[in-house]
Amino acid sequence: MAKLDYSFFVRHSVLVAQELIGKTLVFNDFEGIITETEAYRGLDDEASHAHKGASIRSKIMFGPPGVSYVYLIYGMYNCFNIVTEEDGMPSAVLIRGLKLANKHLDGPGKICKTLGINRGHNGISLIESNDFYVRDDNHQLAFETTKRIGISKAQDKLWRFVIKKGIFANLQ
DNA sequence: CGCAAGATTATT
DNA sequence: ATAATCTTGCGA
Repeated sequence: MAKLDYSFFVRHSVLVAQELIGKTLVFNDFEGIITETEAYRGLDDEASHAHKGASIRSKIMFGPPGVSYVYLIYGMYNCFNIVTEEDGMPSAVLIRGLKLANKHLDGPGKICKTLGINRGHNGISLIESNDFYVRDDNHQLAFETTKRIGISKAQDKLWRFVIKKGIFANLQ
């Protein structure tokens, strides 16, 4: 099936976040359907790591789209994002939910822990890689729109997208 | 250089 | 509700 390329990730971060719902994430031997995402965008998004400008950690968000952004949060969990939009526009989509064949991973830390994604996987181009990428299997999944989780700022932005309950009811 | 807060999670 | 745990960014 179609592997997502530059033209997919270069678009508006919120649109990419919405369209990633139902796509298939491939990481080495793991494969799962993305069930939850959050968009982070621009210098004026107070909840984004890029809000205070480029830093050692956030500079990856300022780079070209389709690249992985992995960081450590709360000293013990990794979060996996995919950079979006043109080179120079700080933006990314956080992958928060993944449906594997046997279980549903709900939460960014759980995904990284289960798949084995860590900061060593920061800066990899999912467009170039053959064992770390996103594929379109033509799944159309209905999703809901909500506030982003775990942040205190920019509560007005409804940039979290989750599949509607019941779609994977047999496993939830 | 010290310190508080953070895109979380498992446990009480 | 709260502890676990460490990197980051801010103020002194």
